This record gives sequence, C-alpha cells and structure tokens, in this order.
Amino acid sequence: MSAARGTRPPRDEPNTGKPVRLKDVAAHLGLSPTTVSLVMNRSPAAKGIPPETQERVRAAAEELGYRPNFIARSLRRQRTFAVGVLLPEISEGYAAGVLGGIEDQLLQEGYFYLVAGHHSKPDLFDDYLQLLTERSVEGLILVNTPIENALALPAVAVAGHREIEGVTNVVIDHEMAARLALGHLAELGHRRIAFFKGHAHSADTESRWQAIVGASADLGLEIDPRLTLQLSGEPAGEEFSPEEGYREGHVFGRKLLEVGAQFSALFAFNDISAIGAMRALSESGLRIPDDVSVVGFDDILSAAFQNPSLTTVRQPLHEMGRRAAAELLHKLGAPGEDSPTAITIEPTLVVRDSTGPPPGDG
Amino acid sequence: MSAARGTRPPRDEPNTGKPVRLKDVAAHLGLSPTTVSLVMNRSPAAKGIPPETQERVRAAAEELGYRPNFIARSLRRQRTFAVGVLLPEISEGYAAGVLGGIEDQLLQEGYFYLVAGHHSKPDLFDDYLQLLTERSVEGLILVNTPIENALALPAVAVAGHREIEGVTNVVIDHEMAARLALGHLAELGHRRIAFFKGHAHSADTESRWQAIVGASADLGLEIDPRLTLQLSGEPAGEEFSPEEGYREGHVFGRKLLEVGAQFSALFAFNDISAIGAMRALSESGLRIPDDVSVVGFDDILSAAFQNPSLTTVRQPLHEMGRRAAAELLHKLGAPGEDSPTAITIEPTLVVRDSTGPPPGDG
DNA sequence: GGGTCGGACTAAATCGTTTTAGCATGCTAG
DNA sequence: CTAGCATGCTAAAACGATTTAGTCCGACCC
Repeated sequence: MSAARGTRPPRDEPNTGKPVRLKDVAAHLGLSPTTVSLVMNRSPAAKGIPPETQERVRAAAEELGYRPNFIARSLRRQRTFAVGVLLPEISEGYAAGVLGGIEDQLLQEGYFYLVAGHHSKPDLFDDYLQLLTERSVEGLILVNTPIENALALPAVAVAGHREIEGVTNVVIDHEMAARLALGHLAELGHRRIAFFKGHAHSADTESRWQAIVGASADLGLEIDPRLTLQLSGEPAGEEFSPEEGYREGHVFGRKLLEVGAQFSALFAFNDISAIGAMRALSESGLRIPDDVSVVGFDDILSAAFQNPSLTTVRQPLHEMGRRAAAELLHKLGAPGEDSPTAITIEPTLVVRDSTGPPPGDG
Repeated sequence: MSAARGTRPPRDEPNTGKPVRLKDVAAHLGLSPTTVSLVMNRSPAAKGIPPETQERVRAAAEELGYRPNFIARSLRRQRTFAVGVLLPEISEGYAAGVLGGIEDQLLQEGYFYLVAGHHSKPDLFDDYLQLLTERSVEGLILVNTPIENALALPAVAVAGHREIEGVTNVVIDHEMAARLALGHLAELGHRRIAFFKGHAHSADTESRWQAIVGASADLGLEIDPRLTLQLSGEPAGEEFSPEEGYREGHVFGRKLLEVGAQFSALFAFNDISAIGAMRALSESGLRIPDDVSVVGFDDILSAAFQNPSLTTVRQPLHEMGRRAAAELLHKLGAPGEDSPTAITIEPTLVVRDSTGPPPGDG
C-alpha cells in the first residue's frame, strides 16, 4: 500500500472535480477539522491524539488526495513562505545567474519567490515594491537595484550600491579580485599594465579601483595614468548595454595604442569591454597573448568562447545568490537579532588563453 | 491635495506598526466593511452608494494608507493572479530570455509568477508541479520542459516536445528559419552547404531538419550526406552544456575538413556549435567568411562578440515568452473555449560578418 | 393610511485553514 | 464518594477580505 517509487498507480488521486478540503477529510473520518489539522501539521498539541488515530487520519488524507490550501494557511498563519526579488531585467546574464542561486536556496527551504524587473526605472521600482508588499512577501532580495531609504521588510542586496540601514549587502571581495588578476600578470612577468575603470556611476567602480591601487602597490607595480581609461557609460545611460560596452572597449583599445606609452597587459573592467579591446588590438596587428595579455572580469558565457578564450576573474553569481537567500532566510528566522552589514564573496581567477608572458620574455 | 508627481510627501503613509485593514477604514468612517469593500473594488453593486460617500471612502483609504491584503482576497475570490513557470534552469540563456517576455506580459496584466527550475529531473518536475498547485497558481507555462500526461491546469509550453491535450505550444517557424538562412547563403552564391543536425532527443531537431530539407529543395540546393553531421549530445546527457556544444562544434568542424568533400558554407544547429566550428576552421587556416561562411542559430549574446561576429537566425525569445503568457491569460479569461494547439513565431536573420560570397566568386 | 419602491447601507456567511479554550469520560487517589 | 487528572477529542474564534441577502427609512401613490 505504500506509495513506493516504481509502483506508481496510474490514477492514484481520483481527479474528482473539486479539490478535497480539510473538512472533507474530517467528515469522511467522523472527526473534527481540528483533529485532522493537528495531525497533519504534526503539531505539538497532537501528542494527546493516539498514534492509531493519527494513522487513520494520515491514511484518509492520502486516500482522498488531500492537499492543504496554501492560501488559507498563509492567511491564518500570517506566513507566506515567499520572498520578493527585484532586479533590473531578468533576461540579463548577471541577474539570471544570481537568481539561479537564489532559487536553489529558496526552493530547498520550502520558499518560493516573486520576481519583478524594474528596467532601472525608479518609479517602476516603487510600484513593484508596493505590489510585492501587498502580496505579503516576507522579505526582499535586491539584485543590482539601488535604493534610497530603508525598507519595511527584511532585505538583502546583491551588488547594492550603498549602505542602507538594515539591509545586508552581498559583495565581491575586490581586494582579492585585484590580487588574483594582478598577481597572475605579475607572475607572468608583466610590469606595465593598462586599466579600464568602470564608468562613474557604477556600483563597483570605486571600490574595485581602490583595490587595484592597493594590490599594485603590494606587488610593486606602478600605475601609469596614461594607461588608465575610464569607461563613460555614455551620456544619460542607466545600465549601459553589452553592445555599448563592447564598442567602448573597442574604442579604448585603439586609444591605448595611440598614447604611445608601452604596455604588455590590459586589465579591463568587465568581459564585454575586454572583448571589445581584444578585437581592437587584433585589428592593429597585435597578437594575444603574444604581444598583449588581456584579463576580463565576470566570466560571462562569451568569455570562454572567444578566440583566444579570455582569462578573467569570475564572480560566483550562483553562490552570491545562494548566500543572499540564505542570509535573508536567516533574518526571517531570527528577527530583531542584528545581522551582518556585508557578506563578501571570494572571486576566482579563470586562466585561459588570453594571458601569457610579455613579449621578449623567456 | 492630489498626490502629483514631484510633490512627494516624505512620510505620506504613517508607518504605524501594523498594516491597516479594511475593517479599520470602515471603523474610521463609521461605515461597514461591506460598503468600503464595494467602493474600493468599484463593484457594480456600488452603484447604490452616492458619489459623495464613495469619495469619502477613497479619501480615508488613501489617508490611512490602506492596502488590501492579497492573501485574504485570493482566498475569498479563489483567484491568485499568479501562474507557475517550470523550466530546466533559470540562469541559462534560453530560459532567461523567454522568462523576460513572460514577465513583461504578466506584470503588465497584474499577474505574478512563481518559477521552479527542475534541472531536467522528472521527479523534481512532479514535485514542483505539486507545490505550485498547492500554491493555487491559475495556470502553467512550461519552458523547454517535456511532459507526459495532460495537466490539471491550463498550460502553455514554449519549445515543448510533443502535443499534449489542452496544452498550447509556442514554437519557432522552422520553415521560415530554414528559408532565411539558406536563402541568404544561396543568394551569396553558395551551392555546397554543410549542416550540423541537433542531437536526437532534442525538441527541435526533427522539425528543423525537415524544414531544411524542404527549403533546400525549393532553392535547388542538394544536401550531401557526407556534409551533414549529427551532434551526439553525449551518452546519457539531458541538456548538453554550452562547453560540450562548443567542443562538439569544434570536433565537427575538423571532421568536416577531413571528409574531403568541398563546401563553402556551414549551417550549424545552434550558435554554440557554430562558434566551436569557427574555431576549428580558423585553426586549419581557413578564413571566415572568405573561405567558409558560417550561420548559427539562436543569436546568443556571444554571437555578436565573436571574431568575426556570427551571422545567425534569431529566435525572438522575449516575444515567445510574451506570446506564451498572453495565450495563457487568454485561456484563463475564456475557459472551456478551445484554444490553438500551436502558435508559431517568426525568426529573423541577423546578418553579421561570418557570411560572405563563396571563394572564387565575384 | 397602507403599500410599494428606491436609496443607502449593513449583517452575516463564506473562503480553508489554525489555534485557543474547553468538554466529556473514565480512572485513580484520598 | 468525590476531587483531580489524564485522555481524546471538539466548538468556535480567528485571519482579512468578498458577496448574498436583507434591513431601515423616507417618499410617493392611490
């Protein structure tokens, strides 16, 4: 009689029109709904109910195909086991990667999530926040979504801009990222390295740059201002698009060649601009990595499929999402208790074919 | 007094501890909850309530910051305005793209959605179906998710395998795709074209291949069996990963060169294998597009960033998701009424730098 | 003056659970 | 013989809405 794997009865649950309610199970057994509820929830109050009855109840529930109605339960218990996720755009690689991790963690813990993409429009953001609150989500995860004020719900931000009271930030360890990338280049023998800085309003720009400065100093590398270019992120742009990033990388690659200062390696702000730069460098007859080594940042899918494949610092997006979700669940479980203001995640270096010893070496 | 843009009162809604309920508004006005409910919902039954009172109610609701509790409302009305989305893995490009379209359409219509990634494990799929049903989703969208039996809920499938009673399939117009790609190559002057077929258990393989055969005939092109290679999709693999697809493309590119038959163009099964093949061809000293033209399928992000950038058939993923969601909402709105068994979406050809006239032409 | 009608509301049931506070019944202890 | 206490349940009140079926009151009609 046990519903063992492999012995799957074709029509186990009679697909009778309306779903069976708690009340139906109770009536079928000649018991009260209270009793059935107590048993089904393995409530501590059910200790007064003899095992025999408990078995009867469970058997009946199984037989009738009883499935508790989550809505009713949510209403009564004031718990929805759902969290809201706000992000700029779900189909974009970064957000999708993080979301994968969020999902894994949440589903595993019995939660679901509602997603809303605000396309970087602040008013849409407010609207969705409102809607999610109405739907009684228990907490929020903000991916790449800057906010101004404190929130009414427990929240965790991934790649959040600033520090907000009560919001835990999940951020990449920029120091480590810089150490990995520059350490790799230094070890190969590179001494003169060019840099792309992120555009001014980007979340990560400043801290990443500071980390680069720090790591350079530690490694005894000098930073030549002529070799550092700041991506503009165009006039009024919110999030600049891949195409633009690529184009900027391309433009900057050529610009680098014009300044006349020697360099044997480039550390770009992200993979997209690195790829654009690689193209510009190739077009000028430079071979990668023989003449110039290039390191990217992010490890987007394209990075592995470049020619040559791109050495890059990988952000463990999945892991970041997972940690964000775990932290949020922790907050939900232990309200009041104050939680960390930041969680830093360790990046890894993915060495591929775009880096090698500088020319005239070895 | 109007809450006009730009005049945003800093603390409009007094953030008093507990949220305000319908009952509170009613009490505050000395009216019954019924009246308030009728007014707030603009129920037809509210026609008996004088405009003056209606205004009073709305003003009070605004003033107190009343937000209806969606859970309670759902319970009473037996409507959740939520649909479930099942997909293999959310962070993967195809699903994320489709999901973007789904989201746009759903949010616009006041719906939310719950996502579950089943990682192509059939038992997980069943579990999540169960969970979603418990949460009272009103319908389902299946992305790249094969099912066996009919479902208890209205459903739409994107890239669904087979025909299932009551499930509408959103599929790409393979005939058109083949016509676009082969037409483009034929127009450039190519006569001998190599093909990658999809692996045997893939959803699209067979219909796409039929379309290719048809289009070739129409264009007077002959298909040389020696130039058609079937991707294996490895031993027991569910969805083969990008890395494998790439590797297979690479292997197949070399294999093509070994068979000795002449060809001036390649139509790959997808962008990933196209990129792998491009690499193999380049490594053998062939220039793209001068010696060989390559056409991919999908238009993944990487396609634009290849060197040379890849000409490919774009699946309008966003649009497909949008249509799927729209169709599902339609089903929900008009139950019983039978809906189309398939919706076909038109692909577009994105011409980039990997295609050109065959060698020795012009 | 009784009946009817429309206007302006409202009482109460309902959605499907959970949970608090008891209620019988029977046994044991004093 | 009765107070006390398990034991095995259940009644009823939430949770926060929506909705059906009225109620109450004054005006109007004849």
